[in-house]
Amino acid sequence: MASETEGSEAQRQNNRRDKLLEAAAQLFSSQGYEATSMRDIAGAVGMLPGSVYYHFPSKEDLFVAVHDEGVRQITDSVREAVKGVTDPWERLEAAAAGHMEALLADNGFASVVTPEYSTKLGQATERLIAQRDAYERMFATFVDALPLPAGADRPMFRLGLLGMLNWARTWYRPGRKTPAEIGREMVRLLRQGPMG
Amino acid sequence: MASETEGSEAQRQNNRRDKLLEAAAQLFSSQGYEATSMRDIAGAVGMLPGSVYYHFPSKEDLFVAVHDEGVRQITDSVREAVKGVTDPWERLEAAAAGHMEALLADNGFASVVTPEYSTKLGQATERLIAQRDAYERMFATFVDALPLPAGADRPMFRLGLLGMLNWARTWYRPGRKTPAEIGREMVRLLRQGPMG
DNA sequence: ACCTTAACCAAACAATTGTTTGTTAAATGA
DNA sequence: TCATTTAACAAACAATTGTTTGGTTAAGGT
Repeated sequence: MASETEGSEAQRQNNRRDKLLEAAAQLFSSQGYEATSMRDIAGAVGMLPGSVYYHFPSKEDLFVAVHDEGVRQITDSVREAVKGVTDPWERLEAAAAGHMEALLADNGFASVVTPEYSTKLGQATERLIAQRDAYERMFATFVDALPLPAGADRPMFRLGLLGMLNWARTWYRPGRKTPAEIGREMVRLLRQGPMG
Repeated sequence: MASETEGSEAQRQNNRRDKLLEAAAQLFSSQGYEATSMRDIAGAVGMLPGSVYYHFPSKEDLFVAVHDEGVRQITDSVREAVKGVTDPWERLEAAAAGHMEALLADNGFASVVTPEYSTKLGQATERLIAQRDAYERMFATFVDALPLPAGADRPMFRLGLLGMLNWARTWYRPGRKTPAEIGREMVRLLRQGPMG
């Protein structure tokens, strides 16, 4: 009849599972895949190690789930950022801003979306690569829309820009320039060259 | 000219130690720090796990030794590349080419020179960071020499360029463009902008 | 001939890893 | 009401980890 836990009855599902995902994202992004143990993750949500296996069949599957959510967040962030922007260069700036905002968000999901983790994972690697490729293909459409001269190497342009953006993970510290500002400035460096 | 050719005295020394360093560099760069065990390294040179500890007091010290050699190789490669080049933009192009040649060399030493490994190491982290900072400071001198407009953000320019170059580790595959070509093209993207 | 030391082997160590098993308490559904 | 599912605990599992210890071989100097 009347229970102490008032209010919630049917939303029981996926409650702790999401908490596990968040904790895993946080730990994976800050410590790396191998340095994060299942005990760390379980302890972060107040569970015992074995209990995690009710929600995820293996550590690798847990990481894949975090990675999936990370790709989703980045994609959504970029889609939202370019919405309504028509000028090709402005669109690329907006996309870079959205990319950086998702990448440097402190929830940690997007931070695991990087090839560094791929070597340590088994057969799931191909799936992760496929997910990132799909995202990069979307990013490539912004580059393809730019009014570049005939001989321009667009793939190289795209790889260069993504390098500028993704490498910011290694040196970014909160408090100075915002992630969005960094993204826009990087695009501007490529847009006009530094000579003005 | 780093090794001392002192005749018969020390010819026995450092023989297998260098082999260990090479094997460790190879394995660390291809599998990562944690995924590489002391047994892997020992086995690669035909030794038993415990024997490694005669040459290096710990796994962490072994990695630091590899990292030191990596920084040395990159620094030497860049110094050699810019030798005799006076024009600032040409110098930066040469430096980028030298940077990439060392970074993507297949010996693996320079490949471990990246902040990704830092989180997993203990107190040695600061030393590694200091070594990389010293290198980046040298790289900054090339950027400082460029004839940029007054308001140009040179630190951002440097971070952007290093991002373009270092990120190439994640997508570079032998057989297409050479590392040196990639380095030069990245600089040219920043030099004039893609509009020509 | 003796001693030292470099270089390594052989075998174990304690700790940590991802994972599995059996059990249990509460919620749900017929 | 009663069987079933959900979600977790408690405890162990086998494997791997970095590391230590003690012994062994061979070369070099004096």
